[in-house]
Amino acid sequence: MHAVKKPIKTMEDFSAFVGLSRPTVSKYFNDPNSVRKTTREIIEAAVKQSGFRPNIFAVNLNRRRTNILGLIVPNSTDPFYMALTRRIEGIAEQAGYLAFVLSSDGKPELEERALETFKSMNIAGAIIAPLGVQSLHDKLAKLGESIPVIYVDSPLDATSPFVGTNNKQSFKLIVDYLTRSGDEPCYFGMTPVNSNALERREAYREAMQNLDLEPRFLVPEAHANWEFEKFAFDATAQILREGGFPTKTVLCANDRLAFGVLAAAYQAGLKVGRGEGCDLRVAGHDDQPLSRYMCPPLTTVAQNYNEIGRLAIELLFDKLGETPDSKTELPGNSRILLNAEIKLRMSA
Amino acid sequence: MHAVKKPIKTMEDFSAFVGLSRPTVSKYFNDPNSVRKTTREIIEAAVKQSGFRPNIFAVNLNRRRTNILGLIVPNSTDPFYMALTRRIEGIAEQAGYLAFVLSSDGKPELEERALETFKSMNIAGAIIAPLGVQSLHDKLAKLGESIPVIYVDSPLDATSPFVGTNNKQSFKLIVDYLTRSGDEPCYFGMTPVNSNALERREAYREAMQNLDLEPRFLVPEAHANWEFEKFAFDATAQILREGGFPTKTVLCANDRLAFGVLAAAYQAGLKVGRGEGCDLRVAGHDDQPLSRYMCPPLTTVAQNYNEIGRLAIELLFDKLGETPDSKTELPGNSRILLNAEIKLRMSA
DNA sequence: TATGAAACTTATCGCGCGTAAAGTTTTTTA
DNA sequence: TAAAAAACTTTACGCGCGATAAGTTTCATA
Repeated sequence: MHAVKKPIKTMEDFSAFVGLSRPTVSKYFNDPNSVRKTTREIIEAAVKQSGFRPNIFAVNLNRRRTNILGLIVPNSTDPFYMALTRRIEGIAEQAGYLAFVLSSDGKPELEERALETFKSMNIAGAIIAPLGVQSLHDKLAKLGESIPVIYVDSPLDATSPFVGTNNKQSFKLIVDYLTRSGDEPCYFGMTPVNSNALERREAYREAMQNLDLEPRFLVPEAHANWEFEKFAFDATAQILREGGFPTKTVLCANDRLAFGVLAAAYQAGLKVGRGEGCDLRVAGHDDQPLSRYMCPPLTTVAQNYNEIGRLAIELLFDKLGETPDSKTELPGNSRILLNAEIKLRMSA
Repeated sequence: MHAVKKPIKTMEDFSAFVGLSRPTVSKYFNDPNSVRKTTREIIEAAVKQSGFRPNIFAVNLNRRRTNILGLIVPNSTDPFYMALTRRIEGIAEQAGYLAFVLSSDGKPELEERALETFKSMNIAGAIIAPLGVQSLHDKLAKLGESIPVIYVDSPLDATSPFVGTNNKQSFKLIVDYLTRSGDEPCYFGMTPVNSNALERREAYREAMQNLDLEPRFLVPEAHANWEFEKFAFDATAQILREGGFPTKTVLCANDRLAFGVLAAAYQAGLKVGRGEGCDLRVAGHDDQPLSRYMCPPLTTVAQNYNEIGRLAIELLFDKLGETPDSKTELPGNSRILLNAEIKLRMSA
């Protein structure tokens, strides 16, 4: 007759297996440094051997604060948001948090539902890229009163904590470059999916006026719509049918629009680039992963999503009272605007 | 003195607010159809008014089966996987489940960690796009013994439930087309990130042999690596330096490779397309959202991710004992191979 | 209107863990 | 080596809800 080792399901089982009391083991899981070094090593060895992990529901049921962070992105198939998400998830996990990602998919109902889901999870804090719909402003603001909320990509309002790109700086950069290296750019705006649409438009206007140039806006009919490529492709096809762009240079509010412009120009037989025989220059904004593989490679401005993610979660931890290892000095206020970097490639 | 309405935090509070007993309210949340119609309407009105949602941790702590589904994708910035994810999330939510998405990001450690996270959540079932690393086969198989697991995109082994594209059919389709409409295609293989790499390669070989043609494989050095565009770009640049492709037609194992090939060909001054003056034809596989906006638009084979997602979760619900409204007949076995649809565009 | 079934109520337990209090052992410090 | 401090153990409670049993009301059907 051989001993049948019973499976370790609960922390009770596990503590018996380790040879320590459950409260001690519990303390370890909440903060490994709260137990003696020798104890810690014993537990860690046992964890490795048994594969035990505390039940996440039980852990979070009776906690002052859960170890769940909420993340809301406006579009789950956009590589920019997903890269940002990945970055944040990684840092959160290292700090012992679990990041729960939900997408509003451009729909206010889904954004609201995500908020409710987070409420039912009693999340410790949230990082949100908001749609910027007026109807949800109140609910988001209310959430921000009960738990720390950091906004990314586009701000909720003028006072809430925010980390994002300095559109004024980035558009000045690209407008200056385009003007210096050729003719002045006209502006292909985003569909009004969030506050960036307006902000970037104004940033372009300001950059042009600084150069004493008249801003030129292309004005395709636009409703909120995340299919940027299709929108830009269709609008460009129409523009080209109706006599073409007002200048030889098109500055797009984001790269995905530029993809659509490039495709439509190609199919119209136009050569895009800054060389001699070229008909059109096209520039974007964001530096999507695929931008460098466009034909021609897209000249754009790179948003630093690694830094946006890092600073957003650092700001969140700061408000949660976590002290990160790195003693990075956070800016005094809670509105961080990062500078963008120009990526000179072949399209403009 | 006016009445201060106390906040509704627990189901106890809520049931008092509604004027019903807690067990009845609990029954409602577990299955709205288990209570009388009038009762249901009363509760629904109260939910709407108060915004109450049961605490997700308490709900899942003491349940036979949680209402959490686990999803593992191998890459969180690939639009194909994210579109699949979105589809599955949507259906899961409608059925009252919460889909928790984790990405293995191409790393076996992360896949294993995701498995452990799911274990600690006691998930009801899982849908997994596996990396196909041998070392994890056992752990995945073991998970499959305790809860229903459906594999998508690439199968775990020959017996586990799987929903994906029929590579033999899809490659026959594209190889036949390419051969018929021009010269025979050589094959640009995927980096060996999962079993699709080998399977697609064999599907190409078989399709070529059916036509009595000699398969031609390009053999760039390849380690597992999800940066398909960069890999293909670099490899193509080298191939072009060394004399070019063996045939005028390149069939890529997936679209993202084709993006890299297109970019490298463009930068080498080659004209891609099926017209008279063209130097090269390029075709892909998958039909990524951006494929139609390439220059030229990419000829490819469309994976039906909507159907893959729908069938995967239907299969999962079936094993969970859920009876979906649609009385769709599921195939007798648990290995579903979907046919792909050819997308004729300008690149080949 | 009677009669059983269906739907409700009340009462109670326990899921697995965090947390606190009080007592005991081990380690540090003087 | 003694005293103080730190780390542990034991005991107990409760988080919010699912689940069940036993009793009560409401409903459907004849």
